[in-house]
Formats: sequence, C-alpha cells, structure tokens
Amino acid sequence: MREALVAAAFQLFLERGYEQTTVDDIVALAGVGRRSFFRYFPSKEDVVFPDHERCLADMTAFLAASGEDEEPVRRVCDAARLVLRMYAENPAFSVQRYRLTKQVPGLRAYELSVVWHYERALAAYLRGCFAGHRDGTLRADVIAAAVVAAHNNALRSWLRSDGQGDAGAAVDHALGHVQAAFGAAAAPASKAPAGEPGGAVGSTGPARPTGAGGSAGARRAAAAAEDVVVVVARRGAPLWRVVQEVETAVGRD
Amino acid sequence: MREALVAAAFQLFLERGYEQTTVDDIVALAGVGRRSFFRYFPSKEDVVFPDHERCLADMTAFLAASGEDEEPVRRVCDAARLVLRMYAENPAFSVQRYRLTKQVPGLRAYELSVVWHYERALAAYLRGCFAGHRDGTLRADVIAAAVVAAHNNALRSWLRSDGQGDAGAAVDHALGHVQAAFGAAAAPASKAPAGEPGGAVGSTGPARPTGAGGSAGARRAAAAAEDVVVVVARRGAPLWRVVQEVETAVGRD
DNA sequence: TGTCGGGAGGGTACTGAGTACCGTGAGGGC
DNA sequence: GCCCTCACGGTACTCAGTACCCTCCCGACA
Repeated sequence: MREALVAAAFQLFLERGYEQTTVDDIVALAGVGRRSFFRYFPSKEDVVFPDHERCLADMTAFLAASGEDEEPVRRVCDAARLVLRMYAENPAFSVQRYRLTKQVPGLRAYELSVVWHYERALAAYLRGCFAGHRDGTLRADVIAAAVVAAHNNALRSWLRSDGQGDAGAAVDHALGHVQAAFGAAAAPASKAPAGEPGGAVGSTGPARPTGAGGSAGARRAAAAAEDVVVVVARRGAPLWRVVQEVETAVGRD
Repeated sequence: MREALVAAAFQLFLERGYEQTTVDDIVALAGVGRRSFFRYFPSKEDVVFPDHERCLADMTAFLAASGEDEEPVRRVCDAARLVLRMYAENPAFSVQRYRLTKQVPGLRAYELSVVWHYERALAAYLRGCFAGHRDGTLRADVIAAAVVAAHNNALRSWLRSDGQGDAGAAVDHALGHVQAAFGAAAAPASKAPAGEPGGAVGSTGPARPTGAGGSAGARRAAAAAEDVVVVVARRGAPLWRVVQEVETAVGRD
C-alpha cells in the first residue's frame, strides 16, 4: 500500500510536476481512497521521503548503541554514513527525488526539516559526550552542523552526477575534512586514504619556513623525535595559523 | 500597513496561539482586507519574520562589498553578527518570536528555510573565496554551516534567557571557536575578549598536565620563552586534542 | 454457527491557506 | 475634464489536511 502510493506519486510527479499533482490524482492512480493516503503519509511532502523515519530511527539507535570509549566525532561521521547508505541503496530513486526537491521550493523546505532532524540527533549524541566540558553544547552543535554539511556536499555532488562514481568514497573524503578539523583520526591505516585529511598526527623533517605567513604568521620550528611533533609559534600569531602549522608539520597538505 | 499587520498578528498569536489564529482574524483586527495581507506577506509564516528579507539583503551586500584581502572566515563571522544585531535591536520581539517558533512545528520548519538562506549566502561568498582551491566548495559549505551553528547556539541561549546578558559577547565567543578551528583571528586587540578563543596566541607558565586527556591524548609539554609557545604532541594523537592543548597552553580555559 | 469486537479502508463534509480575477477609488500628469 | 496607475478590497475557487462516521473483513468466542 505504501509502495503503491509512492510509486503512483512519483510517476505523476515526474509526468506533470509536484505542484500540478493533487493528492486526489495520486489516490486515483493507486486505486485507493483519499483518506488512506493520509493514513500512511501525514502530508503530501512525506510521500517524497518515505524512508526518512526509518533511517532516522536507525541513526538514533546506532548512536545510542555507542560505547563509552568511542571517539565521538568519528562516531557521528559513521552515523552520517548510514544516511548515505540509504541514498545509495536506490540511486535512481534518489536522483529523481533530488531533481524534484531542487526545483520545488516546498519540497526543499521539507528536506531542510528532514536534515534538521538528523543534525539534532547527531548534536544530541555529541552533547552527551561533551557534557560537563566547557562549551560542550557549542562544540556539539558546531560539529554536528559541519558533519551534516560535509555529508550533504558530497551526497549532492554525487546526485548531480546522476549517481555515477563512488558516493561512499566522496563522503569519506568530505568527512575526513571534518575529522581533521574537529575530531580524532583513529584507526589511521584502515580509513584515511593516503594524502587525505583525517590521517594520524605524525612528524616531518626539520623546520622549513612557511613563507606565506610573513612576519605576522606563526612559524613551525621543528618536528624532531619520532613520536612527537614540536610546534613553536610566535606569541601574537593568530591561532588558525598555529593550527595550520600543526597540520603542515604533520604532512596534511 | 506592514507594521499594523505584524502587530495585530503577534497580539493574536500570543493571545490564542499561532495555529488558532486565522489570517481572517488578523486582517479583521488590523482593519484591512484579507487580500492586502497576502500582498505584504506571501504566507502566514512570513508575518513572523518580517525583517528577514531586509537582513538577508544586508548580509548579501555586506559580503559583496568585501575586499580582496579580507580574511574570508573572519568576514563571514562578521556577516553573521549582522543577523545577531537584527535580533538584538528588538529583544522583546525576538524573545516572543523564539517562544512561538519553538512550539509551533510549522514555524520551526519555516525558520529552517530562513536560516538556510543565510547559510547559502555565506557559503556562496566562501565558495568564491576558495574558488580554484582543492575542495573549495566543501570547505566553504562546512565553514558556513559551522558559523551558522555557532551563531545560533549563542543566539538561542540568549533568547532562552529572555534577552538578558550580552548577546554580542556570547556570539563573539561562539564564533571564536569556529575561527579557531577554521580561520583567522585577525586584529587580536580589537575584537577578542580576554580569555576567549579567537584571541592572540600567548604563552603561559610551565607545563601542567591536563589529566582529562589520559594516556591517549596529546600532551602539552612546555610554554617557555616569552614570545613563543611550544606544544609537544604525541604522534598518533587526534588533531583536535592537539588543538585543545594549544588552546589550553595559551590560557584559554 | 451465529455474534461480537476491532482494525483497516473508504466516503462526506468541513476548515483554512493561498490564488485568480475583477471592481473601486484616490492621486497625478496632460 | 480625462486618462492612467496603483493600492486596496471583495468574491469565488483550488486544494491540503482534519473530523466524523460508515463498511467490510477477520479472528475470537459462546
């Protein structure tokens, strides 16, 4: 019944457009009563995202099943990959839906609320992880937003290419950036591709001046022993340059 | 006319709730025709965010007026502060609206699309700045999302406190985290409050172990001479812990 | 076997947002 | 005085979503 309604709805949406299709049209094609449509889908928009509820539940369960010693940022990145998997399970459907939501403002707005629920689930988990920490909720909200943005960036680029290419690799790459900026790069051998962000902290050769910073920038001085990286920064240097130097020192660029 | 409609609408929304108020009720109280309501507000939701269009235009203009040598992340943070200023101009109204949007799902969804427009404006600017860079659009999208999330975190906390306290300082603090993670903290003297992230890098006394990190974390070893800070991190430590250590070393906690 | 109860599906009528179309009246230039 | 424009108002319509009630099927049970 759900499937019949979804199939009928998408057929008509593609034929004549979302707004030009009424609920009566859908139920007429599916051969069911109008009342039944709203039994299965609380609104006309919901029929476009039939698997969202289940996926959100899966994500919530996944996060709830996290162990105490999980690395939080890594965990939410893995949770985001669950969403990608749902999209990748049915590329043709996902691409059709993408085109639809791109050009119908009402659906775009609805999709925002869908994404918002995912983001809040991630943020709630992170808030729990960071409870008691200074600025824990701030950090949780920012990381959740960054993870969602990175995921969506890769996902949409994959959808724009009609589902060609490796969506999983693209999302891994995008999430790697977030992990590099905010989180741990645990299990370096198994996950991070060579030369990608998200790798482990390591040491490089002796100091080479960065040039770009000029007189105001931070200056990486040395990366000496085999298991440590030493960064010497000038007092007064912007913090982001220090971070940039750390990244440079460990070979991220 | 706009003002009359907004005033009438909010009076009724507060008296009997948003969904219990029809557009006919609003126009009857305002003493105008129903048709005029939709002339000024394309939908019932729009009357709740009467200044959003102007603010979005202001932000777009602000970003378009950026110079070539602006630091992009700093610039989008300043753009976000424009939004805060709009909220802070009328605290009572903003708090009322916050309570309304918090409890009416339809308004919450609408607010998401409002926020989304701001985020896309920021992202578009950053995409321009990062054009040609590797993963430029990804970086732009993630930073825009992080800026919006930080801004909203501080804004909502201020709204929850009924507009008490210094909203500007809270947002500066939140945006400081984003700048620390992604961008520059230029002009250290003029902007960053003492003890907040986003300020200049400074030195502290000798090493004091952080405890929280445990065996897996990075370890700040020394902050020695008067104009440098030396951070020693264990190879394999998560980068975000290193950054946390840098922040700790320069006296941010 | 007859009957009862409950749940899935369906039909009807209503509310309310948003739109199309047209009427009207007040200013403003020629 | 005439015409043009435009803000405002009124009427009627479409359609999403809801409330209420009906029917039919199916298993339980006397």
